[in-house]
Amino acid sequence: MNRIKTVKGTREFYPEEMSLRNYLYEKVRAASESFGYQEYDGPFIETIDLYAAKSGEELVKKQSFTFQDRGGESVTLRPELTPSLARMIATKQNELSYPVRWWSFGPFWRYEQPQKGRTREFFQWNIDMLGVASPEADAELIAVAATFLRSVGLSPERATIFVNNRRLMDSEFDALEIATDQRLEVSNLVDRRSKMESVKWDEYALELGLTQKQLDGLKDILGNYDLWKKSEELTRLFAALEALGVKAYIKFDPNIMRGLLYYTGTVFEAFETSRSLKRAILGGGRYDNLLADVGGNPLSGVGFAMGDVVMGIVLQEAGLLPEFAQTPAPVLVTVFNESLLLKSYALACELRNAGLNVMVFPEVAKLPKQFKFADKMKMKAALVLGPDEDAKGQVVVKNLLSGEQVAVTRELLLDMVRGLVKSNAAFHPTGQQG
RNA sequence: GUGGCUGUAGCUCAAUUGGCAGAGCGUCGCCCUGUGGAGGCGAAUGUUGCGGGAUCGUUCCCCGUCAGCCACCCCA
Repeated sequence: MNRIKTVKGTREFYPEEMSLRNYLYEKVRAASESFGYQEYDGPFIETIDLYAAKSGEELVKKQSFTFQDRGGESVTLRPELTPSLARMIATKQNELSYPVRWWSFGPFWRYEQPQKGRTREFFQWNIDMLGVASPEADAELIAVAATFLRSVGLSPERATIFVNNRRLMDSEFDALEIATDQRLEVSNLVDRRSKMESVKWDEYALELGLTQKQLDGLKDILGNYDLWKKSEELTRLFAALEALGVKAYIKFDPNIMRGLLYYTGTVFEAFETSRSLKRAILGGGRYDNLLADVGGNPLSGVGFAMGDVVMGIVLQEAGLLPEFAQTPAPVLVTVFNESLLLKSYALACELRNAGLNVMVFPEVAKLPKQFKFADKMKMKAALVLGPDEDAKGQVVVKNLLSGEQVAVTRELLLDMVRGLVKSNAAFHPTGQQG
């Protein structure tokens, strides 16, 4: 078949996939709004300069979709939202009421090799609080994440949010006398630890210029799951998480560093427990300097992002995908013959005016074909307006699940159809199962 | 950007050392001129991803390319 191909890494949302996307959007909205966050959005296209400051070299130089527009300007499809958010805040910095609590769900693009859990086009939930720099504010964001996980059926047994603090790690690195210009490489080293064999990881560390003593010290730190007790921030954070009722989801992990350069304090990442996907389902942290970097006055923020691709795979593999209703409309008005075509259209109009979602078969066709169609579409009721009914001022209403049908007058029709649509609602659940 | 595997009907996949392109599911039609789901019968759909090469001859071998998957890199 000689179809024109889709652009590599882009996604087509057939109705079923669209249902999943909208389901995630609904759950994201519910979790965000339950904590009082407001929805916003930024431009889908930005200049590369916006990201150059702090987003990380890989993301800017290798993973951005950058091209020239017709005016010769270099533009970028947004690879993330936080820098846009920082600018938006900076623009209205003096007129906003703080703390600002904002969330967003929209498309992003990153030019990378598509593979499981990674496409070049994806949807991402972003949620941030700005203007309060406290462990309790960090805890709130983590609690929003946990609330979302719970709402899609991921219990604490199935998903964990791992938490660390960059300031704590920095002071530990200070104690080991790791040089400032080595910090970034050491961060990457820590990030990579779970993915490498320990012997090779050791070699790699020494190659980076760490002494054996520093390496041993580093390994002590990374294996110390009580390290958080040394950090007042983390101690307060975990207390707040307890009060927020989400402690069951949380684990301290000194190995969590995160790649983005702008994180300065608390950092966290959520993983599905089986780790069949080695990717974080969400991640974020506190950034103290980002606003100043885009030209605003210093203002601290905390937030996280969650991609739809990994989330969708996790839910699917856990058997937590809801059974999405495929029914475009619950009621079909059949068309009996040419001379009754417009009467069927008028009948459908009448029902729609009464607030029902109604489809008319768009042409004259044999009834079996029309019923078959209604069946495939999982519709609940089919209406027949044939010569007999027309003569008596009636309409036949058929219950497509039971097969029963009755002829009713126009006066009784509405209640009858409404009753069917409601009573059969349970056959096409939109809520979650299992 | 690097490496590995894969690419055959709408979908999932067969096809013997290189010798006529197949099945299941789905779709459509009929059985059934006022009634769907089950069943029976029948039909349609192929540039074997694309381009080149070797060969009497290729879905099969070789090269290139594109796409998907997997791993690396990075990250949501």
